[in-house]
Amino acid sequence: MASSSGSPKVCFNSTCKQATEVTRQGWLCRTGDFADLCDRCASAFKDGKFCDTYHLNASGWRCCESCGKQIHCGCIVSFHMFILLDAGGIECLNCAKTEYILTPNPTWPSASRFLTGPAERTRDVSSNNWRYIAGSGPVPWRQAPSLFNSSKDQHEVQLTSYSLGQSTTDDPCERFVNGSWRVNAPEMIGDRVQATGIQYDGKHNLFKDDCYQSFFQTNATLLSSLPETFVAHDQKSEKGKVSRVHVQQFRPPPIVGRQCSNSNGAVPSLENQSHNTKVRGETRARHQRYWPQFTDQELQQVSGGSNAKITPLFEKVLSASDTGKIGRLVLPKKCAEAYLPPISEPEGYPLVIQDLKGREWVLQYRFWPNNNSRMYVLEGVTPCIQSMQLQAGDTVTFSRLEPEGKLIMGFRKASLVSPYHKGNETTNTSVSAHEEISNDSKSRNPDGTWSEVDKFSIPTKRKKGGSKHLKLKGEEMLQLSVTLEQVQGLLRPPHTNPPTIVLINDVEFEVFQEAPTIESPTEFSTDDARSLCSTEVEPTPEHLDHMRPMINHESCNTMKGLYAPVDLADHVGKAITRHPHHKPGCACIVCIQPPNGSNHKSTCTCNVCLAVKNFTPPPPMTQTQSDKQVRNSVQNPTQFLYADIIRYTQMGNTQNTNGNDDHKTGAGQSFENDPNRGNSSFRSQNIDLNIQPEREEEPSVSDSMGIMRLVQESTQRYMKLHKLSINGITDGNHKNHDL
DNA sequence: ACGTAGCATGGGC
DNA sequence: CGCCCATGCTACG
Repeated sequence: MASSSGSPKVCFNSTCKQATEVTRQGWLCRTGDFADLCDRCASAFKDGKFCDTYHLNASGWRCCESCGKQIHCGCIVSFHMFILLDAGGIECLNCAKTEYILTPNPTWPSASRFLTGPAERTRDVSSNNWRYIAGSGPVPWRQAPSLFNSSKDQHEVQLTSYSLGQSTTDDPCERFVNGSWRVNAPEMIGDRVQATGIQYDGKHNLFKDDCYQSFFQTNATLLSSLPETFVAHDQKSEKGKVSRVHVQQFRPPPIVGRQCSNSNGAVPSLENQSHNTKVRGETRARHQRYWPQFTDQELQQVSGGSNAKITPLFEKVLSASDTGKIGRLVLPKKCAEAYLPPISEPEGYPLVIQDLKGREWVLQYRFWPNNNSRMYVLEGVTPCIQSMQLQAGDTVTFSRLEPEGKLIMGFRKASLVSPYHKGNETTNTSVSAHEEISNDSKSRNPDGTWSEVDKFSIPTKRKKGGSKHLKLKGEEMLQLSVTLEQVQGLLRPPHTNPPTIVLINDVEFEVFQEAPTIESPTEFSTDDARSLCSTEVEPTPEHLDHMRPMINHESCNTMKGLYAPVDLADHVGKAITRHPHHKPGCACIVCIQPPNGSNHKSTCTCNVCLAVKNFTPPPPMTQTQSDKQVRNSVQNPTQFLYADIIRYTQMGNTQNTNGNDDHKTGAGQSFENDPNRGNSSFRSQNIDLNIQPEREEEPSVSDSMGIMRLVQESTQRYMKLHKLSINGITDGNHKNHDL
């Protein structure tokens, strides 16, 4: 638009309109081009006096809430000079800069990231589409419902929210073409600012390819003004003609506690965060449990050690049902609505989430209608949960990797929480031992010191009456509060006689000839940590913070002390490898393993090796299987149990099957009818390993734990499926082994 | 008979 | 008192 030569033009300034042969660049218009100004107007603009000169009598002048400076809020020229405060009013950018990680007003058009050149911009950007927002100045941001303070269902609110366009049709694409998207203002979450979301449609979030293209082209400048993480996700439909597209990410929260430095290197302090905040006491406290409480170490962990920018979104302490076999993780409603793409239909859609090891999991993100509201759930989380070795009481964290916008799911083991995290643990009825953790209500201050957390921040939700469970109290409760996992955590390998190393397909197992000892718990006395750390030194919270990533992922390749023999009457005189959860009659693969101490080689015919070798992957899922099955299955092949088992046991790697941890999937093939049985080489060529190539590291401690668990579960499952019994012991004896 | 999807219930905030 | 959400319940495949 701006040019320095050619035929005379009219100054873009409507109050000037002076003809000029030489134009100079003014402000960036929403079309992506710059306003052509005469020399005088351009100078005024350059000097920051444009509005003072030409808009003095116009409406829209307001004062910065901090410095009092007059800012014109009624035109596009000064649109980037201020931000709207959540509590009302505006703040000039200079003041705002000192308090927030921010970009100028999100609707301010900066350089397009979606279009490549001016010509393209000119061609594709429809002025018609901009008339709603560009005609007379700043978009009147709607004050979005507070994430943690809205008593109204956000879904309802969305439908009544400020819309840039009008929807005239029920067709999602037409809705889209008609510009039915909206921009929400940053929103306070307690004393934080919520993500600014762009929701292109309150009802529909799936668009055809052309609509998708159109969306990004038409709204290039608007989108380009959104920082970083507006990422589209694309999934080909079955027919391959229509791509179902949804916007995968929201804009990250401008401010999040413990956020990594932004591009400016600025890290907001909590003090600053609350500067413009009205703390909403009770409501804030009520939802505070979902606030991301990342430590710096965790952020590093999430970012994979790189300098990637991480935006913590929220976290949740896992409930028993979250970690149950149903594989449904209930998401906090407000968090789901604030940080995950909107869902219009209960079925939702697959959401790609990456774990800390870089594996991507496709989880079905959906909701259930519930009491005129919604319950948001992630389905198919079982393999993911299992791979992270999570149990009730542990915490999953959701964050976003910038600039890709990937959702990252991390975790925090309850047994390893620092005092900082302890103070924010959710007590859970199913893991009552965590009560002790919760009672330590300390929290780290921004300056690194520790202080008490207000009592509202410690959720103590528990089920009481109405439950058909046994009601216990006092001592009984205390006794039951020690879970099997904790018992396992108390077990130590015997001090004498080093274990015999048993190799099963190159995976080391330690077989102890003596019973384990029970020692007092330490921070490291969990199953994860015990195996790799010297317990000589009591770790400080800081140590724990430093250790956590290592403990959880990287450091140990063996399974030292994880499974110690149990001195049970029925095993007297036999040195049998059994897990600490062992009960008489347990037929799991660990317990039935002959402790011959010799290496299990490929020719070994012991029960363990046979079971592993004869493990048959389920057949590929056919097209005729319902979408629902696919949806509820684990869609990332890396998640499959059999794949893991086979990978761990290094039996080969070939064809793909649509892996599924659904037991039924594998039920079609019987052990007896397996044509591959006994033909290990053939089998190894045809079984699906579904191994993600990037995951080639040696099994970590948790991996090793996973091996045992996988082997056990698979064996049980296999026996169950095929009505097998070992030594006359059926799988039914194993029912209570919830390892 | 069993597993699961989806809804209902009710305690807690 | 309304909403959230953990979990119970059950129809269905």
